[in-house]
Amino acid sequence: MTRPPSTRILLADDHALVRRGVRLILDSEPDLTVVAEAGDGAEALALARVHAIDLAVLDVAMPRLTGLQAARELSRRSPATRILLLSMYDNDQYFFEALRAGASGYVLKSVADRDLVEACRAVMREEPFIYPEALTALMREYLQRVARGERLPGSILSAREEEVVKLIAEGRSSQEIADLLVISVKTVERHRANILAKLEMRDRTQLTRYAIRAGLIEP
Amino acid sequence: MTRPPSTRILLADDHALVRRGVRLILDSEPDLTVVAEAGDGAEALALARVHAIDLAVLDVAMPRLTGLQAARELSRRSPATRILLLSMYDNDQYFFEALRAGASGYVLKSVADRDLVEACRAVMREEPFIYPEALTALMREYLQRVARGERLPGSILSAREEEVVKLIAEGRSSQEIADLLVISVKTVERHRANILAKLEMRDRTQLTRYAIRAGLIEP
DNA sequence: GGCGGAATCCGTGGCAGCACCCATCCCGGA
DNA sequence: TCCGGGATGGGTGCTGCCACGGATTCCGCC
Repeated sequence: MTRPPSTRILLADDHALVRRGVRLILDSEPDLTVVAEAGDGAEALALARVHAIDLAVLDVAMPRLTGLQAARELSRRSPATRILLLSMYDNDQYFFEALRAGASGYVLKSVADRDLVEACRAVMREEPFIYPEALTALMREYLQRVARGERLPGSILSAREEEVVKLIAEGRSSQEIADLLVISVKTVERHRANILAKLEMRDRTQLTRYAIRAGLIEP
Repeated sequence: MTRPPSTRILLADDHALVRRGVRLILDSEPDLTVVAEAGDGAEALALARVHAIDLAVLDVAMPRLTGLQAARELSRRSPATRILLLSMYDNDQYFFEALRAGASGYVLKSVADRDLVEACRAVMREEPFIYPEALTALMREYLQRVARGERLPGSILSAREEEVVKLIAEGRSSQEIADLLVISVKTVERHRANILAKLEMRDRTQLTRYAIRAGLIEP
């Protein structure tokens, strides 16, 4: 009998060493084949244009275009392509954002290699994959929020707010940001206040860590 | 003729997926064998105690004990063991700190898999390994500093200062830090000022990014 | 056509971050 | 022995962060 064709995978991560390792893991499975590698989100989109891709495995934090941004664009341009996001961080905020960005799965880099392979297969079977660690963490978080009567998924930042977060996390002052964006200092402060409220944070250091987790800037 | 025995490697990285990939890369070389894996610096030290290790490949940023801290301890306890530090970041500051911590090599995760293998071999031959990207960057930096008549290697933080950096980067206020360390707020501010001067930085957001790069905290 | 949300701007005010000056104590190395 | 550096504490003052109130415009959606 004929076996089903191997899943054609696009792999994107900004670290060549990690890319190579993950590729070895995936290629050792007969039903998974990495057909293209990208070092950032923009390159991933370009490669997705010229290659026939079944599945894109994208690191969340990449220069130029983050994995989340690339996922949004990719799912818009070719909805048939499945997307799996790789993340360093176990954070429900990003998990929900990943789903919103069109990803079918979200896998932590801290998990074992078997889980990644299983996630690829689950996503190709059109089953959403949730890694077990996230499942418990998400359920705990969900139950806590429901118990406190909060609306659950939490807030996402607008494009403008994301822009401001990026600049704040780069260490720019409000005045500098105002000059760069050609808006008033007060508006920058208003944005910052809204962002801090949305993310339930207190100051710029926490925003900096958020921006790094989200892949908006590099440490 | 008998071939030389394979190098016994301890591999430490907090991401199981990365660990697995790097292990595949190393194990595919006949002269390199990963005999133990650790998920953080403390576990790495414990494993180095019970295994016969020729070479430790340590990620710089790990929870509990960072790769730099583990390297310091490991080179003190068993100077014969070679140490190779893996880093996400191309930063001369960390490069020098790595050497000071007793490492024989410093490899970026952005480099190709061949370079890691070559670095392992070079280190085992007692040749210090410097990846080409760093070489040019370090030389450029070096020449700039010499041209400006500065003392070159730059400053390293004291243990106390490192402690303060960690708390600042976690988003604590000066008052909170003072309470935690049972010192005056003024002393915290004095430490912060010294740290900012040493690292040639401006504010807490940059310190936050520094702490993440150094593996003192997780994003 | 109203309604909500995003983006823009303004004022007031407190407190913290940060700069620059100062001092003391202790310890280890020249 | 003295010197230097680290850790500690203090004073003064400016600037910027951040909270709190308000406002307008525009746009898309029901």
